[in-house]
Amino acid sequence: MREVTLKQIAENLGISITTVSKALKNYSDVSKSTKERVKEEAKRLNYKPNVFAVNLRTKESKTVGLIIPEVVHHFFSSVVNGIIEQAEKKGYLVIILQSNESYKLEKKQIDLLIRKRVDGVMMSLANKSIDIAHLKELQSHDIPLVMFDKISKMVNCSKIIINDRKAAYEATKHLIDSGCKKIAHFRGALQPQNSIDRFLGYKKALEDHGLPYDSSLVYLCENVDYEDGRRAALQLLKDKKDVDGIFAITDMAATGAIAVFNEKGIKVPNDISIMGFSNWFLSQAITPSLSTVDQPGFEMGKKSFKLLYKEMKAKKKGVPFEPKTVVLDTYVIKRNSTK
Amino acid sequence: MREVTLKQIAENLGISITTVSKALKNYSDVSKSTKERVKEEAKRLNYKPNVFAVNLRTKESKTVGLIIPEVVHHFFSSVVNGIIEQAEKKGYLVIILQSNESYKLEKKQIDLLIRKRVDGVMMSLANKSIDIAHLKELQSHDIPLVMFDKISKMVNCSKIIINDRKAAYEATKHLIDSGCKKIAHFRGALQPQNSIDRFLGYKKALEDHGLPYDSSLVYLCENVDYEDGRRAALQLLKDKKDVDGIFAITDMAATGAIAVFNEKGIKVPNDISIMGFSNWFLSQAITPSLSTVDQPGFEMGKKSFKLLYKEMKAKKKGVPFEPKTVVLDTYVIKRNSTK
DNA sequence: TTAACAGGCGAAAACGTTTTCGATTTTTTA
DNA sequence: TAAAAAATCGAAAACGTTTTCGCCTGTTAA
Repeated sequence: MREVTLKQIAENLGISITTVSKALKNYSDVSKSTKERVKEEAKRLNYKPNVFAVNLRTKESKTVGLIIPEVVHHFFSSVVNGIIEQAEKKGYLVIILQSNESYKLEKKQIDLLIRKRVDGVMMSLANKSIDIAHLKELQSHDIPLVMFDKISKMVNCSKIIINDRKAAYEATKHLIDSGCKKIAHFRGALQPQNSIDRFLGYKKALEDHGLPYDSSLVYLCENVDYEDGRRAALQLLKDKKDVDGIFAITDMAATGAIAVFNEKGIKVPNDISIMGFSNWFLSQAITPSLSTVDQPGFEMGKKSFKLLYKEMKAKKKGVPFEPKTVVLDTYVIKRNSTK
Repeated sequence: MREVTLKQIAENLGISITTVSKALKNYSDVSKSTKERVKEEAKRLNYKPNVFAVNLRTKESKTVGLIIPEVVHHFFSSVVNGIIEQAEKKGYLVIILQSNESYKLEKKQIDLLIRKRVDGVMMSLANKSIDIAHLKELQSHDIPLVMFDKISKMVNCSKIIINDRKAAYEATKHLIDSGCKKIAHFRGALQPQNSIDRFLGYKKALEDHGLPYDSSLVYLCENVDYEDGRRAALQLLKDKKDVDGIFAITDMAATGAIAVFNEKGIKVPNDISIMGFSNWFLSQAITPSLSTVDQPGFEMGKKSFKLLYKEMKAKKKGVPFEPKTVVLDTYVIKRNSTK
């Protein structure tokens, strides 16, 4: 059984390949009757265009690339979900690559996507990516780019982000409003803009509400994970700072802290309140359930593709496209780890 | 700036396209000196082969498809991770699609992959997929297929699975060994082989150890999630069956149950022991930490691609390939939710 | 001296589609 | 009835690569 081609259909019907092609695409210079005959025959033979040939001819692959630090992560997999869903609606497929938070790998992945001639790329920057030469390379190949969550201000492209600073401010404010007087912060690594902004939001909230900022109350959680949260909480207990509230940079770190306090018999939120960040659904499963800030991953993915799609369409039509930056809303979710 | 092609290089060097192509691929009928000249020029111009043309000519895309029920799921995203890592090593890209547990969508996704002419497909079946016509369609197009985790016995292809029945048996045995006398089971939906096998393992373990099987101790968790676990636990309390152990089909259902018991002041594991399944890392973050069965997602992904790769290679060479079934090891992880 | 052979190269076909442009036929208009 | 216009079709080029096959030159064997 050979593959069905336009030629096949043309021969069966005694007409030219050209006409068959045009009939299937509803060109106006094909008569109604031949269109019908062609479509019928195509259906009968279960004809499917050879994408390889179409790609070559049209110079587009109807495929987009996605680079994220890691797939196994609730936030990013939510983004992936949003992207895939939206892309599918528009007839695009998504190729997913991981950077594993490494600059070198990220560069390699971009190179791969260029070689594969994807029609567009979406990405969230690796923590260690400070240089952006590889992104310029992408743009020099005229491939539309959308960045989300972890972006670079140095690159002129569309961006989908949240206002980390504001979100952190509100999270901290929630702790203050609920009566906390001495609030610690479990912060993330030093480079990523994300982690800097959340720190700044925390600091600003303290200052705006008459609480002194004390750098010894800021604990570093390099990997922002459960283990880091545990470590920081244990250190905090050892330091005996009489802290009555913690704003942790991620739900995972917050969860580690809660686990430690549960073990030590320290009551959350009566002895100490804890605020997370992201609202991955672990948050409601732990005891006590975790107050947090909702970070709309799915929405971010959807929006990312939508913007990319607009830019790809504009490029195809040859009309200029002005990169946009979209800031998505976040909001505090109050659960049982805060009063 | 135009794209660099073989033609470009050929003209620069005053030789034919044929020779350039052959030089780059180290054909033996090209002299050493021209090979060097060609390679140098290619490097100088930063030549990258046009994959569209290569695809068309070679009839392969160096791309594989992956269909899973949902991305936002710790187990599946681990699998994805394993697959991507392995595929990359062999120079393949991965297109990920979701079935959302729907047969109709699954069928559509497969159709998409056929149209895209991927070189191979890996998939885990949707719960509601009972018919396998769409898989036959795949095979009729001569596209290698590997199934993992949720497979169909009706399809003749390579498979990577765990022994759910044995794993469930051992999980239940662990409860028995730790002193439980009356053990309930939170089971999954009725169709999937997975959920059937785990149920059977549970039942067999009871019987082998002199405990009576009581169908009223089996609670249905259709979606095997946190909410289902909560619901089942509440029902179980209402039923007052004096159960002292639960084997839940997933960690999420187990977590829901633990949350309920925590709220009601029922001590885990002193009043009741709980055993989960999968070992997603929530397990160690909750209080008490959850005993469970490790299900090696990453390993499963790696192995899946490796097998697919073997089959694709065999197909290319025209040698016959005998589908293999690989059963991965699982083991019980003892934590604090069991004695 | 001729025949056989090897090394090095290129012409050309092929993969299957899209699209331009001109040719032919039919219909409409003057 | 002739000219203009519209409707319908197809030849051919193009996309960029891979690979078969034959050609030419020079060397080796008989």
